[in-house]
Amino acid sequence: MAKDAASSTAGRPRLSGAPAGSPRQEIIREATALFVAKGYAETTMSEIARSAGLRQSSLYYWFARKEHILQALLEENRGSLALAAALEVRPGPAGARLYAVLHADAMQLCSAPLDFYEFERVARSQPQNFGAFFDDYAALHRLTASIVRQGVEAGEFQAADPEDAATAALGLNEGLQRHYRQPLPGLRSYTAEQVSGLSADTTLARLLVMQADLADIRADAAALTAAWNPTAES
Amino acid sequence: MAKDAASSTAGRPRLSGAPAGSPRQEIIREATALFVAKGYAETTMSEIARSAGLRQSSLYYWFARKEHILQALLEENRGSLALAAALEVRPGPAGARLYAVLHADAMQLCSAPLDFYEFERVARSQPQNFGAFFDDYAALHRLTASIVRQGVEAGEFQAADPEDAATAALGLNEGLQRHYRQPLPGLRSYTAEQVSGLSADTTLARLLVMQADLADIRADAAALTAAWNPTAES
DNA sequence: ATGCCATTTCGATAAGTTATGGAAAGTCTC
DNA sequence: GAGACTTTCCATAACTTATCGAAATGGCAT
Repeated sequence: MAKDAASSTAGRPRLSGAPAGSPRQEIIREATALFVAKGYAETTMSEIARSAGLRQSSLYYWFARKEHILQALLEENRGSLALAAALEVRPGPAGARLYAVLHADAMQLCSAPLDFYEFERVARSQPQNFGAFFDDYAALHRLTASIVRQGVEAGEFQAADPEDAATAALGLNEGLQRHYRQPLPGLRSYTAEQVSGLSADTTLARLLVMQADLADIRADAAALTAAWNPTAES
Repeated sequence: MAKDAASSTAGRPRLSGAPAGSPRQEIIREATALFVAKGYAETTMSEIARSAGLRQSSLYYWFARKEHILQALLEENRGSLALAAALEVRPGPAGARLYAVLHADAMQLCSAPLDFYEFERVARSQPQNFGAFFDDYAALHRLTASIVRQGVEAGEFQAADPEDAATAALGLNEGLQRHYRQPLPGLRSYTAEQVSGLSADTTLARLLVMQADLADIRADAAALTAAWNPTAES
């Protein structure tokens, strides 16, 4: 039951050559590529097996269900939550901190291997395995609302319900990541950076008392993110 | 090849009683109920057949593919586009017109039998059958952007790129309908009316030069919608 | 009446999906 | 070498969408 040896030589050999590295990581790598290309539901276990160099049924030795591959994939992607936690308690204007959090979250949604809604769909069907997904989302929402509240209380933001504002801000991120991932025919298509900027700009423009501050806030947010990023693990 | 008789008596009789009305409509009705309850992907043709009172394979006489049921379902739901077309050319302040369009679109997304993203997913896999879906979306986007442009040119809205603003506004609608449909654990849950208000409020708050006008705009938008609604077919 | 045709349904079945169980084929330890 | 452990394979169950041809009815022309 070890199941994570780097390149163990034990066990029945594969018909098609030995695995390059850790079979588990290899499977996740190949599955991710396929998910990105075709989406989760449209990718079959047979295809993943073929890409990873083993038989379909052998996959079930490493992942008892297809959802478990997605789960493993999700656990490698936790970024914007840590930034939000760091910025929520940081002193200084709320505007730049909120902008940084929203922008980072949107960037992460865009660059994640899977559509947010595909994650959510699977998470909802496997609540016992994906509790962390919902916990993370609730935490991000709480931190976002907290920053909004700080801004309102400081008079920096207009009067607004912090929870509603956070819901709208995150909902906008989610709605717009879709437009980045799957541009609708007939509409302008966006880069991840453009989508993230549009989303954060829109939310801040709605909240700020002094609209003219937006340009400065963008720069400050970039500085905050940059200052935090290099020491991502500490 | 008629295939839409009200309650035709021809053909081999069913094992379980005769159909109540038009078989096609009956199938759509039962399928809709199942889609609402379980989602499109999780509903099988066998279940639809059982609900509609015929065998699984008989379904394929009325709908050659599962997607065609969804397509038929979609064609019965076209509301907010007509309102947008009517309001785009109407004189008067842009704020109330934009609010009315966004609110009506959000309400429609919330009350539609299926999640917007499920529609989109299927539409993307069957572009030849769902061209109307993308056409409608592009039209709604164009009309929304046009109203925004009118507001900007009249000095009623802040300077903003109309296309970006429309993308953000519709993206927010889509992101928030999800929160109505599938409330995330740990977060406040919303009614359709609350979600629609939150979305339209947010977009207008971001665009308006005079924030204080928002309350009046809400009332004016409701009046516009009410004035237009009773004559929905003319 | 009788025969023929269009309409609608059914049963059988193909091809593909996720998932399970047991046998097989190696390495590792003693 | 014997036995245990690990990993892979094959066979197959149960379920999915979709196709095909046969069967069962009503209506229409003769």
